[in-house]
Amino acid sequence: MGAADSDATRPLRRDAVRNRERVLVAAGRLVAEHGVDVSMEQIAQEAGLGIGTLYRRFPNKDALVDALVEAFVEQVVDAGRSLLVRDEGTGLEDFLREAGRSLSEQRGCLPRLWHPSRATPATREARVVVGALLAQAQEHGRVEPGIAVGDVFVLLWALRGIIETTGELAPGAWERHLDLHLAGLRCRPLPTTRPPVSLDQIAHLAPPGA
Amino acid sequence: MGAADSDATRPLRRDAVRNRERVLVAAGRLVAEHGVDVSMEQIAQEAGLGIGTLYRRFPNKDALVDALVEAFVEQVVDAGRSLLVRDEGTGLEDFLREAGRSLSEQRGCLPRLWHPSRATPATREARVVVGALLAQAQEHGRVEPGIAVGDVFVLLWALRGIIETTGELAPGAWERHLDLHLAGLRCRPLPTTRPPVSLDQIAHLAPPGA
DNA sequence: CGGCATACGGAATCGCCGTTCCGTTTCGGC
DNA sequence: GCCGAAACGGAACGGCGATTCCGTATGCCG
Repeated sequence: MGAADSDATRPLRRDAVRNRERVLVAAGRLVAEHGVDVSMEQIAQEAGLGIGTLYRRFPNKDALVDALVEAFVEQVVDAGRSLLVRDEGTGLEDFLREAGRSLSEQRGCLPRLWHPSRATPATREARVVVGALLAQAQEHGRVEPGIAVGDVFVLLWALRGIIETTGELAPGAWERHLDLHLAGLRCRPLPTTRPPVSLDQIAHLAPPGA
Repeated sequence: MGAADSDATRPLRRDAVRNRERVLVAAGRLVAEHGVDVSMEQIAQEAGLGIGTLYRRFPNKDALVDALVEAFVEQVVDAGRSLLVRDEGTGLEDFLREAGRSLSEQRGCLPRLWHPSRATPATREARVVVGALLAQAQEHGRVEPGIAVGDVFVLLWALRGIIETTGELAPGAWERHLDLHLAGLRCRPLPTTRPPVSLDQIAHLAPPGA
């Protein structure tokens, strides 16, 4: 079968690698600032490239945005992982603050952030890291045992909603909400009887309007 | 000035009134289900009318969506007002649950909900009603005195974010978040030092990407 | 240096959607 | 029932943006 290696990923030419990077940087900047509705032409211009070049690296606009989102999630997850090694019990809170800050800077990505058509590697990894951070917080008595990983994800989605709404008009709003909510997570007994979102549910978030 | 009454709103013909209502109903249904990106043609079809008729009642699509959003906000505010008269202290919590339920049903409107180009009458009224509900809750000792109207709005935006993300996959997620958060609002001393969002900031929410 | 696969640019294509226009139909007062 | 104003339907227009295509330029290997 000589065709076996026809889809093997051949190394890109040096200029192609450089340009791919330029596209991602340009798209990242524009999307963060103006949202996902920036046109491919704007991105190409920002990158100093032709439109055709964008399409040589990414089959379509969706793929480009997906790449941006994936990179963003990876960055946040990495931040969380590095907080994990300290094992101080405050890792979860620090992570949430860090994530909030990142969300604020990537406002344009937000509508796409938790709407992947299916779970990506970074999303899966996020569940693991958050679970570990939560476990540490609970061991140190900073969070009630009844709190689940799903609750932390829901909190992230809440922060996203706040940041999306307040934009730069009230940049500190999300952090006050976080402070208040963290207090709720410490309450004993657990102030709710409703079950948390399950890991499975987290994994199956569907795109809107589908 | 014979032109003085040239812009007086003349009563609509009976069929025009009926059709205007049909448009709003159809648009409401489609937007709730599929989001604001439904085309005018789809709305016209759902309403059983021609496109031209839509444009006779609403100057453009934005105006139509604005009318939907305004109606939605009014409905929620009315619900809040009716909780106010009981003066039981639980009005605020009941209002938040009611609002969450309404948000869940109007998922498609959400991206536009708190992005009016400028404050509408309903939005202004919302501030008043929420303020009164909060005051009652505080008098009854169900919410700490340090909590402000802005905190309640931020909580609503948080719920919106959760509902937008979870959709019908985890319909109860927002309510658990609310339970946990309400516990935080009761904590003494106030678990944060950050200032709440001000009324003025609430009034000046700007459209995204502007 | 030569040859070619790979990459690039950007004009042209294509489809979609908001909006406009105008001939036809319907309402409502007389 | 008759008439003019108001309303209706839906084809046609215009713009925008994603995507494609192909002639040209460039890195890479021998």
